[in-house]
Amino acid sequence: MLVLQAVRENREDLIKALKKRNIDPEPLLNKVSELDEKRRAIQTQMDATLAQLNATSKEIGILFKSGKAEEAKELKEKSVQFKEESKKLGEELNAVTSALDETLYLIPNVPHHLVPDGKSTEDNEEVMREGDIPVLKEGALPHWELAKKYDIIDFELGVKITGAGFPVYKGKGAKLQRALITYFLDKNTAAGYREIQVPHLVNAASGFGTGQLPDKEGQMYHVTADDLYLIPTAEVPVTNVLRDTILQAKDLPVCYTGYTPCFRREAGSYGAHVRGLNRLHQFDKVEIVRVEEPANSYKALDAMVEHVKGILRELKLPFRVLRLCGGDLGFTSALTYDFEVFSTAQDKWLEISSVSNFETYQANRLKLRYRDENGKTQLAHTLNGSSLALPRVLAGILENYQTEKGIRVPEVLIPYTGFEIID
RNA sequence: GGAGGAAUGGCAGAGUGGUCGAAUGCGGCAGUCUUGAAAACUGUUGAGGGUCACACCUCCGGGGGUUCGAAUCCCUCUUCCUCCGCCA
Repeated sequence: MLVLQAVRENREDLIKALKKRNIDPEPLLNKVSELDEKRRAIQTQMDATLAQLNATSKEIGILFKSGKAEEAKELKEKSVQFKEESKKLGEELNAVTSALDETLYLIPNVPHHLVPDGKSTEDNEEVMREGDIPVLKEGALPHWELAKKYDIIDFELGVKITGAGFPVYKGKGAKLQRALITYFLDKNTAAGYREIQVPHLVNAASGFGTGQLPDKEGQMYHVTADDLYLIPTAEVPVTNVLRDTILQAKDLPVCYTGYTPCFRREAGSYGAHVRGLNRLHQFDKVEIVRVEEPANSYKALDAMVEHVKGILRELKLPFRVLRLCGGDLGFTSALTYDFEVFSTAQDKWLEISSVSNFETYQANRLKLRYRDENGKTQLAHTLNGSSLALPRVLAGILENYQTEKGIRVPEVLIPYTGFEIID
C-alpha cells in the first residue's frame, strides 16, 4: 500500500512512474487525494467535538464532587449533544477511511527507475546470460518423459490421490528433491540467512500484510471451515513474522530463509506449457527474505541476485536474468529480477526465481518499522526471492544432465543425494 | 471438545467509574561524579493521527454496548494458563 505522504508530496513523480505499468494512475490518485482531504477535515472536526466533550465531562465530575448537582445536570444535556455529534462524525470518518483504504489497495507499487518500459514478458530486459546450453543427442527427452522412464516422478498417481498438478516424487526423484532443499538451505544459511520453519496455513491478516489479499484471493486455496489460507509462497508467513514490529536499527538487516511447500490454484490454464513440472498446484520452494533500512535495500537486492547466481553456477545450469518491465512487474514490487533456466529438451526458458524489492509497500501494510539513528520510527523495506523453486530446477537438471546411461547428478549435490546417477 | 482463570507500556506489575496515557520496579537513552568503567544520583523514555510548531484527538488483546465520563461495568470474539477428555 502506498504511503499517503508520498501521494501528497510526490504526486507528479508517482504518476510518471506508475505509468510504466501501462495504467492511468491519475483517477485513482485524485480519488485518494480527495478522500484524504475529506478524512482530515472530518477528523479535525471530530477531534474538536471530542475535546469539548472531554472538557465538559471533566467539569461535570468536578461539579459532582463539590455537590453542585444542579449545575452538573445542565452540563450533561450539553455533553449529550457533543456526544451525538461526535458519533455522527465518527461514522462519517469510518466511511471515508475505508473508502480511502480501498482506493489505496487498488494502486500498485511505484516502479523503480530501472524498470524498463514494456507491456508483456516480451519486453523484459535481459541483463545477463550465463552457462553453456548442452547439445543434446538424438532422442533426448523432455523431463516428463525422463521422469516416467526412470520412474522418479509420477504425475498420474498424483491425479489419483489429489488431482492434476500434484505430482508424486519417488525413489531417487524424491531423494534428489530432498537433496536440493537441503543444499539450498545450506547455501542460504552460509550466506547469513537464518533458517526458519513457519506454518503452511496463514490467516487473513497475514495474507493482507504481504498483499495477497484482498486482491488475489482466488490464487490461494482457502480453508473456509477455519478461514485460513494455504500459503502460495513462504514469503507470506516469513515476512509476517515481523508484522506489527518496531525493530532497532542495529537489528537490521533481518535475513531469513525458509523451506515450504507452496500451493497455487492457478485455475484455468491447461496445455503444453503446464506439462510436467512446468506449472503445479503444489510445489516446494526455498525462500529468502530480507528486511532492510531504505538506504540499503537496493544493495541488498543486488546481493540477493548475486547469491542466486552463485547457486545456479554451482549447479552448472544455463540461466539468464531478466529485469521485469512495467507491464510484467508484480503488483506489490518496485523492482524484480527473474531468473530462468534453459530447458533444453523443451527449448525454452523456465522461471525458477523471482527476486524483488517491495520498498515500503508491504511494510506499510505490515506496520513493519524500525527506529532510525534519531530515534524516529520509519517503515522498513522488505525484499524476497526464491532460492530456489524446486520443480523447474529439477526439470532443468533432468533435461540438461541426461545421458544415454541415465541422468547424472550435479556434482555439488552428490554429497546430499549419496548417488551419482539416476538410472 | 468440557470446566475455571487471565490478557495493561520493551519486560515485570499496580490501578475496579471521574484531572489515568496510566503508579512502581527493571531495562533503554542523556547527564553528574570518575583517569576510564562500575556503583550512586538527576533527568528522560509507548504508538498513531493532527499542526509550520503548539494545541488537540485516538489507542490499556479485537469488536460492540452502558454512562455526561470506562483500563475499570455489560455482551461477544480471539489468545494464553490450570484441570478433564481425545490424540500425532
